[in-house]
Amino acid sequence: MSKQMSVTIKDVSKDANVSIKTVSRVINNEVNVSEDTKDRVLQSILKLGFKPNKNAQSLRSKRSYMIALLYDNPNKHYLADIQSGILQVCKETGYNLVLQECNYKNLGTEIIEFIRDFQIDGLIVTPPLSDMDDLLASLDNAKVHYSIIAPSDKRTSSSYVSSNDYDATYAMTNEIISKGHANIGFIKGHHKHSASSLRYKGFSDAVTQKNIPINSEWVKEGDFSFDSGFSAGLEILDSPICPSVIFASNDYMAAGVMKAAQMKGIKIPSELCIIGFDDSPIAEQLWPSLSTIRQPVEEMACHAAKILLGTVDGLSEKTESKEFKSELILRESLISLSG
Amino acid sequence: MSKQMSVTIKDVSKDANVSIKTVSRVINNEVNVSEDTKDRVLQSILKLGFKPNKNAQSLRSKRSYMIALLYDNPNKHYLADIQSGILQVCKETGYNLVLQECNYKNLGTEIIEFIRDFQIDGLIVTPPLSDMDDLLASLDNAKVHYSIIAPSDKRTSSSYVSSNDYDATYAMTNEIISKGHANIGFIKGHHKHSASSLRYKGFSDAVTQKNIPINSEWVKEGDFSFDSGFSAGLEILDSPICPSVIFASNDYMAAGVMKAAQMKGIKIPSELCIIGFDDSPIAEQLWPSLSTIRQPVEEMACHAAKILLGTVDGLSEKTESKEFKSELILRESLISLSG
DNA sequence: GCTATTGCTGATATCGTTGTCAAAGAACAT
DNA sequence: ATGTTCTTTGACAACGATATCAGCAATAGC
Repeated sequence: MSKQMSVTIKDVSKDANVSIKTVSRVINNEVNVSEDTKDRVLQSILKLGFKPNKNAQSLRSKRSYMIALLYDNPNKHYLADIQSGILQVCKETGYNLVLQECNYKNLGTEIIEFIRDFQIDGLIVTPPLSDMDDLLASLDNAKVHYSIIAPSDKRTSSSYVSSNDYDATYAMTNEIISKGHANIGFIKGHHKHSASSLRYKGFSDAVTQKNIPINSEWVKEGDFSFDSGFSAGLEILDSPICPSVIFASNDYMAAGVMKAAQMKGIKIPSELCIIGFDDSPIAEQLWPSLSTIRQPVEEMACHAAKILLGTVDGLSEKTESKEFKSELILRESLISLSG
Repeated sequence: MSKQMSVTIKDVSKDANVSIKTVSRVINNEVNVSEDTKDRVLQSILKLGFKPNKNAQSLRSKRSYMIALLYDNPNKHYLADIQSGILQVCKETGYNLVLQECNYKNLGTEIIEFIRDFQIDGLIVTPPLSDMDDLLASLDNAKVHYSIIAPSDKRTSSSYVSSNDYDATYAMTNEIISKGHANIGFIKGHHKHSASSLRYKGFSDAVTQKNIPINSEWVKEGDFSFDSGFSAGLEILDSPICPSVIFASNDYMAAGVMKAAQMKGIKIPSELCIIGFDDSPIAEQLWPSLSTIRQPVEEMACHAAKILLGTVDGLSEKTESKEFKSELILRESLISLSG
């Protein structure tokens, strides 16, 4: 109440009877400070409630203590999970998260400019940007720190977190087959997402290995949106022979298929089983509820943030790239083929 | 390529042959700069591609050029819309958005600390935080700038944006009645959201004015979640007599009701009509699709950001508090009562 | 004609940190 | 005893902007 001014490094230095530089050393955990003085300084810091001024630190040290999230993804649940994962780490480490939405226009130089203007310490790149090689190249070129979520090829240059999309669709496909289904449709995701091809490959490898032919009329490409799933679903269900299962590359498209089927009076799951991917909230909210695959998105984002801060801030311990495992979620929309 | 160093105010002052203070005056649009010198400085700024260093500005001027979004709302679509609305304004004005998730723990002093630590210039407060009087009081007390989205009472102290929840439910209820329905159930939202009581009041006033009695067995309280809608739906549909319409206070709860009905084999909309609120993506994705009410959330957030920046940054023109109008969206889930 | 007022400009201090460099003392080798 | 290295410390400049205040014309007031 009395003093509105915040306490500065100078106040601490007076209280602890050392120079401001020594206080700075303690704050930054530098070596070559004797235990004795260090304790004294820490006590003064605690006593006075000192907190370093971020702006002064940034100005002098050229670090902003801010990282940015780069995204271009219409899936809001996915983004929200990513955000909360990163925010957890930020909270622990005193960093701040800034949002940066991308579109086809501001991909190259604008991002670099943004980073320079705000002296952003690092980036977390999310799909589908994680696969844009020219973007990553220009980031490398500008020596920007970044970590990637779910890149297609696990590049050695920068760190990443990924999930086992291939294994997951492979396993789910086997699950479908084990329930007696042999007529299986598949809706791919947008080709600019590397996940799309991985997921399709998991599916196609699984059926091929069981000698189940792929009917090309039952394979469509969507763009991960509900609408694209809906139209793909209509097309497939217009085929002379319908599959008994449609496996969509995400839950929104699966929901689209479900709506298409329901509009045509096709009963789910008795006449058509539907599988999704992502375990979005909608998967549980539909009736019948969707069988799907859950990725630990929040955890992945958390890990990506740790990786990034490990490289940005030389002090924190380095965190390694990692592949996360997905989990099959079996719900009402998949049943054994009767008869 | 050659010079990695960024251009500073000093470089500009040399180029324009004026003092650094004059450059600063031009940057900050201060008065008492002759048109002549102003032009010269602006030209140099353009020519050199000068951009003020945010950290230096912040350090000296005690402003961070960052605003924070305060939220505690599980509805991710809502949040995402809010975010993109704010981000639009931020992009134009050079501000940055920082996320701050709240929970019951960090409501009081922690927020104030956060603002002080990072010298956040202002806050945008979203529901249900917008109705926590003690939070707002402590913000006032700490003289923090903020603008509120959808507060219950349109307080004069700080600026706000709101929507006409009451009018919207009132209008929708009349729409329902005009279709011949007289047995109408209602699912309220969480009581800590002021929108809940407004929406219920719009409904109850409308039916009362048409002399339609409210059956208390058909009125339940949920918490805006799918699950709460689902259980409320089950309860209502277990009544000896079922209503012909259930009006839920948001789309997630409406989706819950729909699932409950479908599980009981009740046909929608022929046996039961369902109405939601918010026009979430799910409203269109369900089958049958939900009749609902659309608020211009993104626009509202945009406006809230403008209000905030108008007060934070004395320069921008002041933007006034505003009430936004909602729109009825009529889809498959509401039909005229047959017979 | 002389003083006040106003408009425009610049020199320099300042914000709160970190970086540079040198100095003082301890430890060790010769 | 002397030189060399290593540890610990502090004085002071620097980061890149804004704030203060003073100076100098030009205009206004008497």
